[in-house]
Amino acid sequence: MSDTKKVRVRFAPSPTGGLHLGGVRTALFNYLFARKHKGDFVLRIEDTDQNRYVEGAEQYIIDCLTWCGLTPDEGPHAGGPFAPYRQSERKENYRQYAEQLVRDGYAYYAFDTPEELEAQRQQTPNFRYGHGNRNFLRNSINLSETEVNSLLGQKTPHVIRIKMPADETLSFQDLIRGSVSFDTNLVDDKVLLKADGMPTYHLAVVVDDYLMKITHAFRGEEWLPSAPVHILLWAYLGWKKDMPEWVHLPLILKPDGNGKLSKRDGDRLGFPVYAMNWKDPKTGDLTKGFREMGYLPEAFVNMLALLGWNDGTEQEIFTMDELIEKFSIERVSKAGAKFDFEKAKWFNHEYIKKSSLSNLKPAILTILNGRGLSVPDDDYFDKVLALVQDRLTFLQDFWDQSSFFFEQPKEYDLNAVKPKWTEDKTEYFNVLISQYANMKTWTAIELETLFKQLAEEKSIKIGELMLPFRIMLVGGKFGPAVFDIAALLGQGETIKRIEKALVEFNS
RNA sequence: GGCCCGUUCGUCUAGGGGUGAGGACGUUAGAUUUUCAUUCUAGAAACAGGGGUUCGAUUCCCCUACGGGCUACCA
Repeated sequence: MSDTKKVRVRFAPSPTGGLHLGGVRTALFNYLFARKHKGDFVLRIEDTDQNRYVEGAEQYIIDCLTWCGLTPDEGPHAGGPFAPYRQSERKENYRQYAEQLVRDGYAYYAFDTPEELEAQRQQTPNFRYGHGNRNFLRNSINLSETEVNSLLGQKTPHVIRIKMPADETLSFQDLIRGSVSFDTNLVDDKVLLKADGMPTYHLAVVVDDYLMKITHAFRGEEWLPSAPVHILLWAYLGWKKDMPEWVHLPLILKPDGNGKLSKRDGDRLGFPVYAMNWKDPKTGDLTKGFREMGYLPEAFVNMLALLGWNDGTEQEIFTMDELIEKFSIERVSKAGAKFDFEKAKWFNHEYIKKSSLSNLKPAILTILNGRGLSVPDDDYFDKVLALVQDRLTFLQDFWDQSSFFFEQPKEYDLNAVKPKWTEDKTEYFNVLISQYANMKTWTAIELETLFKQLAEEKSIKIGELMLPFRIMLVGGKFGPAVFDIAALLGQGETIKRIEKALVEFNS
């Protein structure tokens, strides 16, 4: 790569379903790298497989990127100088390059049907379409020119395959892995252009990376084995000097056991794998996403960035700007990382704790509305949120932590009260009600002072009164400081709850 | 099976020829919170194995083991 070239990177997902953690991380690394080097971040939709195309997946991908703050500079939604950005709309481009390769002797027509090839695979243990057997199969290397022309003339279904050279060692530099080598004898003659005229990934990625002037090609490690095909293509098409730097990212693995993290693991282990909720348009199945689970996008992005990358210090919480400033490919690790949901939760908790109310409110109100709970967006709501903010791991936890601020407890943890409940305590609370009723100002400090004075007068241990009081107001053994709760609840409501609970406790 | 990539606490990782192998999550214990969470303190916890190279290897090299990926007219 020449140093003067403007950095251009692309995120190139297939619109086949929900956007996976690993996909978002690939997009993130692309984005960070582009921003750091003042380059362009391109979204390209790789929809060359018509069988796997899923309606709505493209828009979903764009929505996910937007939620994460990874907005592409160019793409099907935004346009750009290299439009179109959907490979299906670039179909006409690819055939000419495939034909060029055939003319130059780097590729050939193959007329074998999928059934024939399947039969070959059954017969031959390690069947590989390549230099060892391409001379015995139905293709333009083997067949005479007139035969080929006649087959082509009759529009016989065919593909175009790359002709892998024999006995060569192909080496290339990967920015994460260093030098990687392959024996060309062991790589098959991959299909470049399918019978339907669509390119395979192999052709499309090379052609489009070239046409779109991509300088750094980030992708998952699962692509490493097909890299030799792509490198050869860059050379065969005469574009070698424009070939991007390769960056094969480590995979994100299952937390338990082995293998790549998949949607199923999330269902099985109870955590999201997709960035946002994804509803399969065919089956109607809904797969949970991080957003709907109550993740803050900043936390999600930070967590993803640290999965396979660090800045070499002990810092773990980064703003997007810091990530952009500090990101470097050299510090991406080589090995795959098992996804740890506990750590992912920790990131979110940290972000919620340090978030401003205004950042939290809209998302929480949306969640509450979604559950059919109407909570007014007012000063009272702000105060409740401020009181419970530190206790939320997910935005979703808000209602569990604060419902008692909005409605009376439906149930009381009587087991925590009854064993130690006595006549004098009923009396204590009756007196407390009258004293609280006479208070002119209603603050946590005054409430507490009065509460303790009375306890002393009645010679009851304060500890034996605090818990029942809490349960009167909250229903259970949890929540913020009890006098803060009472203060916020207000005079009338607090007294009402004591009265109501007293009935329950004594029944 | 073949090929490629990888391997530091349970997990994410730092480090790097001579270190008490550091941090974070989780976990354990304690303090605070007269609840719970937060917070604080302390603890347990790792260089896959074997050969080299070297005065000295967790660090460099080789082998083995293990893990992962790929092996489609899917990406």
